[in-house]
Amino acid sequence: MQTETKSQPTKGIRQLAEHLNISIGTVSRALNGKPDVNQETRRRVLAAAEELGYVANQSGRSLRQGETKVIGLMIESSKETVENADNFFLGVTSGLQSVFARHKLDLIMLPCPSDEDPHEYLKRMVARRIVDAMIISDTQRVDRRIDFLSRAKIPFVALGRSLSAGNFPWIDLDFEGVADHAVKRLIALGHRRIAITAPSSEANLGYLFIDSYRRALERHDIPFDPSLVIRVRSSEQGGYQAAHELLLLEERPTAVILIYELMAIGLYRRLMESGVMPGRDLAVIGFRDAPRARFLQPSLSCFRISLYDLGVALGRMLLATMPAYRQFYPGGDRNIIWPLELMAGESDAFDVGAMV
Amino acid sequence: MQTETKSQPTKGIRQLAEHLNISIGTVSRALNGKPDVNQETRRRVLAAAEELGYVANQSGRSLRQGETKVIGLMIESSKETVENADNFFLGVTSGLQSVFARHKLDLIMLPCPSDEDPHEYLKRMVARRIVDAMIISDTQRVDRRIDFLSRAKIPFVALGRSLSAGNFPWIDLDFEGVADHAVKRLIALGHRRIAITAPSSEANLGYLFIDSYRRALERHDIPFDPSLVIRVRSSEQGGYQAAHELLLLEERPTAVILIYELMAIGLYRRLMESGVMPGRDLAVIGFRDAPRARFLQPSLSCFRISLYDLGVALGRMLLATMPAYRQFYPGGDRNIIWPLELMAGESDAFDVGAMV
DNA sequence: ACGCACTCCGTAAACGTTTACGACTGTATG
DNA sequence: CATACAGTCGTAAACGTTTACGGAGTGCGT
Repeated sequence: MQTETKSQPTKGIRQLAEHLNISIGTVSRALNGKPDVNQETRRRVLAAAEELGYVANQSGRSLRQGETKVIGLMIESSKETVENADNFFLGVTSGLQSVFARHKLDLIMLPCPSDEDPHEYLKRMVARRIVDAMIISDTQRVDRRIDFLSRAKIPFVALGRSLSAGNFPWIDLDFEGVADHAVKRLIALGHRRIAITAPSSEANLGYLFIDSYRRALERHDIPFDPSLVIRVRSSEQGGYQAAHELLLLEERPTAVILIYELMAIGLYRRLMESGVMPGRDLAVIGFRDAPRARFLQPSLSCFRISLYDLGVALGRMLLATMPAYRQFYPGGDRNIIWPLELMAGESDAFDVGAMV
Repeated sequence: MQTETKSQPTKGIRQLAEHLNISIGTVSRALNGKPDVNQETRRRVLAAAEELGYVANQSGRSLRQGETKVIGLMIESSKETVENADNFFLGVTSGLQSVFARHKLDLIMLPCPSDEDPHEYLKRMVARRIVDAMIISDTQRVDRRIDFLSRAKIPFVALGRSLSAGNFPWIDLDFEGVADHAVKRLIALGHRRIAITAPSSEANLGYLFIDSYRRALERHDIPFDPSLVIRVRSSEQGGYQAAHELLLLEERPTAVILIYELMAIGLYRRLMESGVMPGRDLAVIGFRDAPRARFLQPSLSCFRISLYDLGVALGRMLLATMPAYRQFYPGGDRNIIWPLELMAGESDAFDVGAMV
């Protein structure tokens, strides 16, 4: 005849009902805020649930309702992503969660193993019904995940454009604006030969970035020179290599635009090894800043982005596509070009006209 | 009279059974590799499942079996973590997944919102039965999560020691070894005043690091000077500030040990602003390297760690605590002190004895 | 002809929820 | 007094699996 132990979580709603001498139906209704339950009863149920530490089993609930109240953020743990090392996703995550929390939705991150096809991984995850909706990133030029999600009618939003599947919701960075701003700025400082780095992967981002760069140049009557597009990994190592290749060019450019700001570390290193001083002999502008850009020597001029705000926008756009939540987010755009703001530093703060 | 559309995923095992004209029990057994099913039948089932794109609904399965086949990796998306920006977790993730994949376990990352109590968050997640087991990190000095998981008998492993709950499985970095190695090395180069940076949070890591440092000093008959412990954030900004404080000390140290290698960026910057050259006027040794340390100027001497291997060890240790998988990982340690290897760079490559 | 072992498969219960439906009060309305 | 209605609550079905159990068929030895 031992007294009840309240240390472990309850066995389920049944036990809770039994403890209260009412039916499980009423308990469920009380917990879920359904209307037809007496105020006093509801109070008792909530109190007992709190006391016994009852939390609804998600499997049972999901099975019954056909939804999991979980949103998945798919990220690729590729070597490239790990090397970028800017905690990009963690930053976005906070913004996402601030939106989801209002609707009692949980966010989980789904890291696709590097040896698994992202498309297969995604299919597996949604088929298992672990999540109700998806946020995907690192969109490829043609991305089968987008076709799949569209056809399967899984709510989703992409961080990044793609050529796939007509009209899907996405947010992407304003490469056009960035390239235009950077080029215009450099030209005003007297530069004519402006190099750019781009990733060698199939990510759409690289294509868009280069296209924008090319158009920005042409708008200013500067011919596009393919040899000024340096294809390297987006890491410190890549930056080092990019500088190496820049130094080998017959007619050396006077400026370079980096697609990831961290590359500047390696780039600076290699330049200095050859006695070329960034911010004096070569202008450098970075992209997708993390605050660290301020602390490089010389400090990096760099396009900054608020990851939190980006996350909020992504979250809202996603919920707007889900019937159950659409009402809360009316009239938002289905596609957003996300603007970036230039934080001026010392790395391009000189007039090349004075040189030569 | 339209032909069947195979575009969307199947409605369930029932539909699949019906399509094959056999019972759902047999289908389930065939799919799960149970013994008592005819070879030919199994083949047909698997083929049909493939063709119709059937994947078992996880909710139904979890409900029946009481397990989810999902392991959770809890991470804190605190400002501090985002600032560290070393993609530490993504690195560990690959190692974990390589272990879990063998057992068809999936790994999800659970980012605890910064405005939610980690303990509450964890409770919510395991109560909802979203995961079978947990990997937690950023262990605090006293960490209620550990007591909770132990009492609730949820399999888990911690990345980081803690004073909480007697004997739980963990892996932690070899602070003792690192401090000893660094101090010994610096002393051999003639240093006597060696500073160190530590986080200001309640994370156990900071305490352990400082303790090890203190003991290493005392072992070499150097008195511990509290003013040489610089408490700053573990970011570039923190590095900048640390350098600032170092420069203000009446008797300036000749060496400094950084708890995060990224801090070196800000540190270098601040030093150079005052004409102090790292690697010549001040020795710098970093901790917990990312490869980027090699590309700083001067390159950072730094303790390196293989995140992948660490992930593998964590995964194995976790499975060893789970009854269903224990057999595959016999005789492993329940606690591991993870060694780090010093990658010598230029940042401490000078003999301070020659100075003064 | 019978029993037995073995292989294969169908039946149905169970997992923990939510929810449509109906039953039971008490009270207001005609 | 009959009826309607609102407020509560209990009952039972349903969600998609897995699995214990038993039955049907076959082959084989006696």
